[in-house]
Amino acid sequence: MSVQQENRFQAIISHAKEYGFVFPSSEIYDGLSAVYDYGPNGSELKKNIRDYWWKSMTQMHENIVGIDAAIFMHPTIWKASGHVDNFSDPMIDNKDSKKRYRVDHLIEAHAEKLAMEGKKEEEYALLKTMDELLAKEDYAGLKQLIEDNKITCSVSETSNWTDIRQFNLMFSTQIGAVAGEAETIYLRPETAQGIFVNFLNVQKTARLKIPFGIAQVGKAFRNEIVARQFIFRMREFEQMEMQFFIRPGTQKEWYEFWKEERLKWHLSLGIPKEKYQYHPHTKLAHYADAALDIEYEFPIGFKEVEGIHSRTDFDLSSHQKYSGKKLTYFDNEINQHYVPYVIETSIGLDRMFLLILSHSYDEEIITKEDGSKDSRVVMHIPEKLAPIKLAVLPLVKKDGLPEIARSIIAGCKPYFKCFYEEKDAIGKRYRRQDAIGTPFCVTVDHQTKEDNTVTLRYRDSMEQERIHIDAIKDKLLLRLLF
RNA sequence: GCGGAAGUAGCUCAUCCGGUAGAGCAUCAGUUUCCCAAACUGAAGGCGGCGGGUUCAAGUCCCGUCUUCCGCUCCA
Repeated sequence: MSVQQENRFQAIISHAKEYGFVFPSSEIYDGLSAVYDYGPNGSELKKNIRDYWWKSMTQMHENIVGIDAAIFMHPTIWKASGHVDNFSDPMIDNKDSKKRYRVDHLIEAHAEKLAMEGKKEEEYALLKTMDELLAKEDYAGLKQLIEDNKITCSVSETSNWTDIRQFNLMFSTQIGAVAGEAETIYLRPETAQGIFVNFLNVQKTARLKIPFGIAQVGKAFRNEIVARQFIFRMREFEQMEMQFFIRPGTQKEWYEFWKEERLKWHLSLGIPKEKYQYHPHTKLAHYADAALDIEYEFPIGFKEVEGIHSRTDFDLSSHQKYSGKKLTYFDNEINQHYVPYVIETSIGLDRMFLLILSHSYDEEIITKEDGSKDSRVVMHIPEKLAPIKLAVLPLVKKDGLPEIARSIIAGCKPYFKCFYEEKDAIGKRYRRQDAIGTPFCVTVDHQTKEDNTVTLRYRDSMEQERIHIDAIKDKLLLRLLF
């Protein structure tokens, strides 16, 4: 990351705090690592992003419906999804190189080396022992196995290892009021499973025919090893997911469809195409037969903001197996029962929020009428998403101008978020609205009293036009329309 | 978790060789002001991250601890 980019990222973080977008969690207690709170402007912006996504999914697609599943779910769900087995990895550190390894990766790498040397029996024996020890969660035994095989770190080439420690992706808690009788359950690490386990409930009650989608927005929790980079990687975060259920064999075309469709959604906000790129996965997760990330060029480089995954029938089949309940769909067109395939679109709401901040934040140098230079900090937030849509400002706080301004607010606030301010000079008030991304300001002056017209000032161009008071609401609504 | 850097007002930062903490911007109240951070008056805001040590005296030196940032390790 260049110094310039780093400074820009720092400036965005400071700005986010100063103007009530994002605060560090528990700040008066020194903060809580990788957890953040959204302030007044932040919660509005976040809600607007969420609404825009929700509408684009459930309102603009006739065959997509929404649900709101609980964060708590039956613990067996995480066995079926693979999270219990795949994401609770024992880790070990080399004391000399300070490198950290997943124990299974370390041993598997050694086994591969044995195979290359033609020692097939030793390879099998090693892997078999490892699997047994992993199943028993015998960490002392695993460490012994590493030492007995003289497995070394590829960097330091020593076998000076720490003890093995467990890394758990999922947060656990207890359900049930009586200690002892309580059962361990997990805070969901993804929202998708709430959709899968409700697949038949939703399909039947909403009378949906394949292909159809189920959308959901909600919190998820992951115990990341390294959680950092502001709100980009948090331990508690919000996902906007849509699982699209399709006939087996059609996954390739639907994967392509959603890949295009989702990028269009991003571009519909007016964010430049060249800031985006697709990043196909070469190493696929245990449930996918194709996957890619939609990456955005943040100030910290190109990073994933959204994932498109072809999840096959892995999840539904797995839940069918673990629950013993049939999760098939009868397809009238081909007269067949089958377990549907799934294409997932999954976007991080917090990452999208950071994307909007990164896209919007701008320190402009402007030339004033007298030729002198001036600067302004302006957030070019897409108009639809701005926390406040309209600021109404009496030019002076007397002569009845505030009263007119108040009446404009009264007429507009049922339709979009408005803000009234009479303090300070008009230029200062404009700049304050620029700093939080308010796209429109209306100023009431003495002429207003004569002909009921006001000045409408645009955030991005700083241009002004004179319009009639009665035209304000409709003019803005037209621009703010979905 | 390891290595490096840093924690002083809401933000950005000063405070020289240890001597009871300051600026700009922002905020609040008021005066003035007819369109782009105007001016003036006043106010509020700090246990110098926290704990300990050295010293007559610590924001400043030492130790610990917490937090943040950068790099590495992991990442569905």
